[in-house]
Amino acid sequence: MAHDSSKGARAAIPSPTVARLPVYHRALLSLAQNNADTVSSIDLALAVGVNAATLRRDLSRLGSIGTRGTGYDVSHLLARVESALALDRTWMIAIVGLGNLGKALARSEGFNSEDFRVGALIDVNPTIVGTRIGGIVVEDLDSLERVVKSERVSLGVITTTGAAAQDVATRLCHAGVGAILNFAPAHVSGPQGVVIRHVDLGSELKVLAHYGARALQQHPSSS
Amino acid sequence: MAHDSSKGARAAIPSPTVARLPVYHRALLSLAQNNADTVSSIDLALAVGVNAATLRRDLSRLGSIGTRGTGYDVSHLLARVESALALDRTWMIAIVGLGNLGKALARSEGFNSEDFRVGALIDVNPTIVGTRIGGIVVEDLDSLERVVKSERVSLGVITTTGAAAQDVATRLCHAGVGAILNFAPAHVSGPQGVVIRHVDLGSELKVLAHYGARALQQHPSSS
DNA sequence: CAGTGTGAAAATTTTCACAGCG
DNA sequence: CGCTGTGAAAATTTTCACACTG
Repeated sequence: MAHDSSKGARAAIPSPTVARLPVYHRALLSLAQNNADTVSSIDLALAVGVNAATLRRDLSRLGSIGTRGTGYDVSHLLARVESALALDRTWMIAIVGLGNLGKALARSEGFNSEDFRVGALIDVNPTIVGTRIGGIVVEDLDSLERVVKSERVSLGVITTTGAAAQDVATRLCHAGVGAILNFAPAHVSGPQGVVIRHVDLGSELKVLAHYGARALQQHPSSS
Repeated sequence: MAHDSSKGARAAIPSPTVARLPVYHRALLSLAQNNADTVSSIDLALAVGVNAATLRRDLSRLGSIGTRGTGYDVSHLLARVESALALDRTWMIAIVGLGNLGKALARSEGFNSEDFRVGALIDVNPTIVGTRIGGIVVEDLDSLERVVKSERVSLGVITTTGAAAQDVATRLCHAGVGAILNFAPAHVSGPQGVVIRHVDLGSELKVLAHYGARALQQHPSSS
């Protein structure tokens, strides 16, 4: 993980903290819906499966404002977390590669919410280009830059094969996206400045196998 | 992350290392296909985007056997990595929740390979129960334990709503799975011994927004 | 007095740098 | 000589524990 420039900006938030913020966000939304006014670090930590001290340290990075003796004001904290996650705008997303996963994401709630919206779908397969998925027309690869610009896309999602991934990433960066989520089974890199995150479901399964083997070694299934 | 029992077993592999093993695995497969006999830590590290010292340290945990002056024997190393990931058997998977994502995973290559195979599909929706996805009949929730046992499933994948996730996790653990991959937007826990990993695509998007905002702040898109 | 914010300690992970082997 | 394996240092992250505040 080498993306903490910490050059001009004010103190970057450590990446483990950034990774936990969405989890806090979710829990806070749920609390807000239950009309909770305040939460203590202990209760919130318990709900999300994190140590309370870690939670407090994380929140203090947001210039947090809890109340000693009481806890955190739910709606105030929610606002702070949303601000840290930059959820004060709607992010336009381009999905490149419309296989099983790409299609599923394009239709998913998370990608069609208040915070995120699919603005472009790209594929190389002529059979798919021109069709609509979730109301958006699939464009071909050469239209990538044009569509990214016209739809003001700033986040790219790669769900292509591993072989195509680097080329797509390069095009997305060139077109001006600010960050990329890569689901393709390949390491891709981009110019310094664009953050690229990797989520490889195949790898996740293999990690699971490693731990599963250890677990089953101790509790051999009763069959 | 609190799952390093390190009680009876021989030295557990640190979780950051476990998370990188699948990435090395992928790169090694590709090298093997290109008929490469050996790789140096530097070349392999470059290919996967990791520091060479980190890579060497990771491999040394596998009781690694590189050759000084030459590098690592590709096929030997591949075998070691596969052994550490427990890929010497076919893992049966149960997918619970067949919405967009669940269906996509059920049909994906990664879940229908030599290492992993879908053995059970479960959903609560009566419209879906009884249909086939990728040749497997979808069963209802009450059949979970029975099917997990009869199909010798040892890994569970949760792709339900957040609200249903904990109940499903509990049932999976009770049925005897060794590890769970949770895609539902909720924190779930299980008995000590079962490793539960969380992959939340919604959270990933929010993390991306955070970094995207920082990137765009410095390179405001030219439109 | 309940509960935050944070020094300081502990634990973990990464990285350097080099001895030593093939 | 080139490259691994690893002591030791550095960097990062987590956790404890408590002073302090509303």
